[in-house]
Amino acid sequence: MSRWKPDARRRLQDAALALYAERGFADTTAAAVAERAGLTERTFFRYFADKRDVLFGNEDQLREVFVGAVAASPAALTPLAATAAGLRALAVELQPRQDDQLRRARIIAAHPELRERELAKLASWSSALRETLGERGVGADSAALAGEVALAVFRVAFRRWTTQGADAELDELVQAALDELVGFVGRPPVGAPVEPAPPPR
Amino acid sequence: MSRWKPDARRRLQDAALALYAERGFADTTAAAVAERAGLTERTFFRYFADKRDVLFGNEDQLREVFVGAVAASPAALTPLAATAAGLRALAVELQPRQDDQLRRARIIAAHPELRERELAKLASWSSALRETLGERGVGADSAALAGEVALAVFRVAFRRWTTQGADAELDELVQAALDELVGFVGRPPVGAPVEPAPPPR
DNA sequence: ATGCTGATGTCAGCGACTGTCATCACGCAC
DNA sequence: GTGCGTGATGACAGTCGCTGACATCAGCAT
Repeated sequence: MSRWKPDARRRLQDAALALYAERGFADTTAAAVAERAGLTERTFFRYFADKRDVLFGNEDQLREVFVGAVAASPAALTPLAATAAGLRALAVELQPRQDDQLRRARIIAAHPELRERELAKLASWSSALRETLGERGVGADSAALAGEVALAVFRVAFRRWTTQGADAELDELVQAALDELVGFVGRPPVGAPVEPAPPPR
Repeated sequence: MSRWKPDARRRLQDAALALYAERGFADTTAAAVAERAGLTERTFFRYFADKRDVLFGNEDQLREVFVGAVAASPAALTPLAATAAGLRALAVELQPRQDDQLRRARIIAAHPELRERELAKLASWSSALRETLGERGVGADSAALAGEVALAVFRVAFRRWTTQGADAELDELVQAALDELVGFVGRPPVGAPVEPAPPPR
């Protein structure tokens, strides 16, 4: 029998998820989370850099899934196609944990500080993609743009996934958003008005 | 002669910019900023919600420039073209203040907490664009995508503007990023490998 | 046994932020 | 001009996020 109960980190994450959902993020003290996990506040901050971080524990792992899939995709793919492969891998990884993701998403959506942190997470993925594409030989400019656009697409798909009551797979939503992007951007020269004015709506 | 020196808000912003640049953000206390501005810490927090906010004071004004230009653009424009018009308006607004923007950008880039706040600012612009496009009759899906993509483009252009020693106008950089986006996205069907494999690099 | 290690607890302290009340020049009413 | 509200500010106390320093102590290696 070991001296401490195992899984301290996990216990803290569970406690935080529960308490943030019950009382809200701002009304939950770090000490309260630690207490529910059977630990002290000091230990909470040994595992997580701040109160928000406890909801973003798997960030690094997911980033690796993402850039790993990009790096592993055939070299013949265009930057956009390689990026798409990465996003699909991410979607496949996330799909089985939809319930957890939904709970997290609800809490995050309800609290500006957490939304901010979520944006930071995505930005770090964007940077990682930029680097990975760079190593593939994609020019710096394209890589930077790809990084930003990829996450723009992912944000849209993820929001639909967690928002709609419906049951589409994240996978499909990512592909749909990518297709929309192509349709959205691909046609007329930017800045030029469109003659027949494709009817808005 | 009035009881207090005027422009308290501006004085706080100037003091913060100076101190954050001198000592770094984390090593500057709110009390120190207030003191340099000839005020107390309590007054600092009456003007700004938090320590970071003091660097983001004109956020709302710029958002209005952006969405205002989108709303005012000809109804015949595609969503992307209307968005581009908004971004160019933003660029024109920012161009004359390049020096200030550069100082701000340097400080923000050096501090993760501030970068996070910057992302939140851009996200709020993105939401505003989504709403504005919605009012123009653009479908919800396209509007959401446009919001994200627009800011992806802007981020890229803005980063180049504040990073490079060179002297391109933000205006032009925005247009260049938009053109790149079209080139980047516009060609082959997403997900399909490219046969002749356009040589990377 | 002895000593090291690593996860945890304890304690003290700083700084961000807030609620509350006091102050007091200014302008307006009369 | 006297009195009165008003609004920007100061003063003060308190909570909470977060950190550094040191103590504790089961288990493991030697």
